[in-house]
Amino acid sequence: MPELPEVETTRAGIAPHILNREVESVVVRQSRLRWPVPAELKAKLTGCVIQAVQRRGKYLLLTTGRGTVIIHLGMSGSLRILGEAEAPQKHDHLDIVFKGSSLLRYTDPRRFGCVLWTQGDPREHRLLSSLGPEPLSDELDTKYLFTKSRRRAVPIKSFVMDSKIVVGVGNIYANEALYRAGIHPLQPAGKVSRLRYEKLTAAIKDVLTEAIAQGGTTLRDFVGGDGKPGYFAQKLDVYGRGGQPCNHCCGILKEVRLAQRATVYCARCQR
DNA sequence: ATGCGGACCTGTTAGC
DNA sequence: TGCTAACAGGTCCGCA
Repeated sequence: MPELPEVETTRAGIAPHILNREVESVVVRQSRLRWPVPAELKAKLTGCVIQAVQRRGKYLLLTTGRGTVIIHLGMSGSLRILGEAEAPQKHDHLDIVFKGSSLLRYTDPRRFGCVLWTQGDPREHRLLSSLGPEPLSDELDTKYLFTKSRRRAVPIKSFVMDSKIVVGVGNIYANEALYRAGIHPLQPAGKVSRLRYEKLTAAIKDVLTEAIAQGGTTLRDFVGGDGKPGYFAQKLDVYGRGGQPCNHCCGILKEVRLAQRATVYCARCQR
């Protein structure tokens, strides 16, 4: 479910409620997520104060004086703040309960996400250590993408979705960014010109920035940390619009399957 | 090093 | 109306 804007929306939504709060207890109802919730999490985290709520790619990092909680929402995960414990539903796998009885609840029907604990620098954790730059940072620029793409035969859509190249560009925004940049998603990454990488770089930054401003893209029942849905879905040009007319040329948008992911584009506007 | 396909899960929707 | 199959926002891992 969540792409970077959703994760950022979640981060911003939960941060004010948990910053500088002390963990009173941790309740794990289902430890079998993508990776098991570590048995030591409860003992390590209890008594800690949340000192920072950060994001790296689509990973959320809750920093304490003793270590860091690493959370990924996978395809269907979400986090909510509750004022007090409510009866947990079927997929409410974990609660971090704070002094004063408010809590952070992790929900994830498909269990593709994870909740992990690491000591030391989380950036050196195996899941984070080889991630590419943040798309909204200056590290992601035309030169970087162009250089990295040389001699790469993979379709450019797969290339920009590769977290080793750049983090946070998931299926929805890859489709949207390529459309805005006028680049055909199946184009081999290494064959795309520098000028077109310039357009793509700008498109990635624009689409993500706009989506964050809108509170993410609501699909099905995603809600941010404050429980409010995002509104970006209405602004999508191609994702979920296969067979419908292109917003620029009115040609029919094509939909194909690339690496098992829905890929939508306009054959006239994207070359 | 690169690229590909499978794997992890459940819920919803499309199609017969 | 009911059953089944396909598909869904991610991404890691192992193999060629």
